[in-house]
Amino acid sequence: MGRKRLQEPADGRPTVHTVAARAGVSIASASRVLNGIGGSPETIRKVRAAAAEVGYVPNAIARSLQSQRTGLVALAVEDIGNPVYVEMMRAIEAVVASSGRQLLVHATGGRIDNETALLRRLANRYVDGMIVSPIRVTDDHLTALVDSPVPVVVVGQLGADAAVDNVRTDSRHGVALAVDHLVATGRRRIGFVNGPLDTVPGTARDAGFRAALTRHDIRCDEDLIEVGDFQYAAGRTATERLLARADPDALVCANDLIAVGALHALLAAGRQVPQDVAVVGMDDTELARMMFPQLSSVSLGSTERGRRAAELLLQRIADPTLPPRREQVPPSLAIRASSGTPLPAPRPGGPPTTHPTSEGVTS
Amino acid sequence: MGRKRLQEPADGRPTVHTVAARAGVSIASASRVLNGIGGSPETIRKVRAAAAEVGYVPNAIARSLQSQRTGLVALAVEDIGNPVYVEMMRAIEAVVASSGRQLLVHATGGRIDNETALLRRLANRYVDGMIVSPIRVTDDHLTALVDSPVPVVVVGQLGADAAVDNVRTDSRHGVALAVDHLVATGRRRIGFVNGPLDTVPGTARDAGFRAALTRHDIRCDEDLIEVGDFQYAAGRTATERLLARADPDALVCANDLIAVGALHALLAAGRQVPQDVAVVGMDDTELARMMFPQLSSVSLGSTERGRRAAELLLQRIADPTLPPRREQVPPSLAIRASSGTPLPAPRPGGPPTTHPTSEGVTS
DNA sequence: CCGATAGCTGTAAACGTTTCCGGGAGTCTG
DNA sequence: CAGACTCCCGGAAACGTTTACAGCTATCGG
Repeated sequence: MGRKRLQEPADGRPTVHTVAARAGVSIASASRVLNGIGGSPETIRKVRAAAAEVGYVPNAIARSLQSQRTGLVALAVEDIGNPVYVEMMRAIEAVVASSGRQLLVHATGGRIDNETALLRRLANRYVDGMIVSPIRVTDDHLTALVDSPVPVVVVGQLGADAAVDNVRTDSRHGVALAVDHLVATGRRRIGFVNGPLDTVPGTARDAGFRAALTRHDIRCDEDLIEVGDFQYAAGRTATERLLARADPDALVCANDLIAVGALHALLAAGRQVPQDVAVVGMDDTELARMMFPQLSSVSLGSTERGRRAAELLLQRIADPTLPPRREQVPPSLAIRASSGTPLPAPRPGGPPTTHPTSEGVTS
Repeated sequence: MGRKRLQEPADGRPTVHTVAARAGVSIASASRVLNGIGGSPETIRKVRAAAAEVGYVPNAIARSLQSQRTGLVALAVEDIGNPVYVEMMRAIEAVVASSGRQLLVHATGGRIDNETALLRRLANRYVDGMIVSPIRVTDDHLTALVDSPVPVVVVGQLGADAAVDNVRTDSRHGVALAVDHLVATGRRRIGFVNGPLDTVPGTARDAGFRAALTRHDIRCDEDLIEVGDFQYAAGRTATERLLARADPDALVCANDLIAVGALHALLAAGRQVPQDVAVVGMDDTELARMMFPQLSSVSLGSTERGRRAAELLLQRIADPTLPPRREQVPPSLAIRASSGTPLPAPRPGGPPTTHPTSEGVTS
């Protein structure tokens, strides 16, 4: 009889059937050999040869359907251009890789439909689990997170009652650290360049800023508060608007990208940093150390949060019955040249200098 | 009689069987209703109700096995902390999203085994196609790319004979643009801070630099050439080493991260930029505009390359029989404050100013 | 009133893999 | 030499979906 090509898929790609037929064994034997379990030397030889001849490569989708796992983990963040997420991603990747899985990243661009769409898509078994760091959280969103078919860990603030693993920091406290430091170094006209107020971090930081001023008996001047989005360009233009109507001696910025924009606007306007205006950023990313002068910045422990989130996720994948857990990473302040305290320059890669606040918000 | 739970998977998650049983219809009808094709009003009502009650969510893996597609596309790059890849990713994402697919990103960290492992894993049907931008290319790598089960587009230089869709630029020409510009503005002691020479871009840029100097009858002083990797920190330390033994009046840097490191090292060493030393980066990322002074930079068209790569990929997914294609995007030079030519400041987001070279390498 | 047609429905076969299970052959032990 | 044990093999069932096909009912036209 002629060649048997009955098992050959239309697509032309060899399957385990192809290999088995060519080697003259059953698909069970072929599969076993290809997975390195069992098989007589002769069978192994034949199957290996057949597989090599036809260029067999296993179909991971079919394998996953059978094994109920993909070996992939996803991270969904709003903006991958923000170095804070890059740092978080690096930490997560390290943990995830140690479990033999691979990390995939998806940038949602902050479009909330995009994020829920991703959840509904990826989470439906394309990945073994996912870490999500949403900046806006709707109820719809929340339910999508809670009854995701696949384990989910959220990085960021979340309603107290949400039954999802959650790693957070206290960014209100973080802003307080910045304000305390600036007040302690003699600044009084402290401005604030924030991100959108309809985001979770935006509202938290706004509240933190106002609370901190109040605690120092400083009146909150609305002219000193400006809002953009969490990007460099917005930080720059927002600062330009602020400078056009007010004269701050310090600026707190809701993240490092904004702080870089502010720095740029200040220098372009002829203000000296830190002599005329001190600047403190937030997230303490590599970007803060890349600036000249180097930026003081409030660390929200993104590396640590990423690491913990990944660990939580792996634990939950291993045992989905665990109760929801919540972890909190305390913020700390790294003081550098941009806020003018004449400290001996800290080692570039070293641990940030922390600065305790009087308010016991957290930790 | 009692409840029928035979079809219920051990995992407890409802399948289409569960829904069908509960609605009292066949799985075919259930599937049809859930996909919105056909079904009597009564059936539709029952199935919808049953699905809602049990919280049915389809298993995407099983669906993909059947449909032979996942609706996912992957991008693999070396270092996602490099803004050039972020810009490329944004361009790709825009195109990919327009085809109703989602983009996933994987950072290989430059470990070549990691990249081939990814290929062998993801490419085995987890994604409908992938875009890879490798900085090191081995033969092993190449064969993995060529006979990937899934369409692959490579961004970057590749052997001339490789049968893979390929979008490239001419970074030798790009370096030439930088050198020409610096020479034209009176610089003669031009230094070069490069990435590793065992990478494709590293060698290309090295060759381009030497060729450009030769063309201008400038002797190539090895003391003015320094190598690190493609990161900020390495750029800074490499520049420090260079400054310790030589006295350049200009620096060409192999990418913007290195250029920022160089800028920092120069300022820390008390050199004025651009008065004492002119600096030109490469990739023309947002980072270049974020610096103060703003960095001149050679654009290698990363956005354009990303867009084209995505288009090639989509075309190939639609028709896998297409012959391998190759596209080339010409470099151009954006002149800003760091190289000292007193130009009227170009609009921040506007098109970069191009500077033609006499050498007809490309375009 | 009858045949054709349209619309639903259910059965079953795919998609490509892993794995349970039973059978057969060979080896060792008592 | 019989029985137990080990090893290898192949058939078949799973994983959860979509879909080709055929059968059924109801409607419509003549």
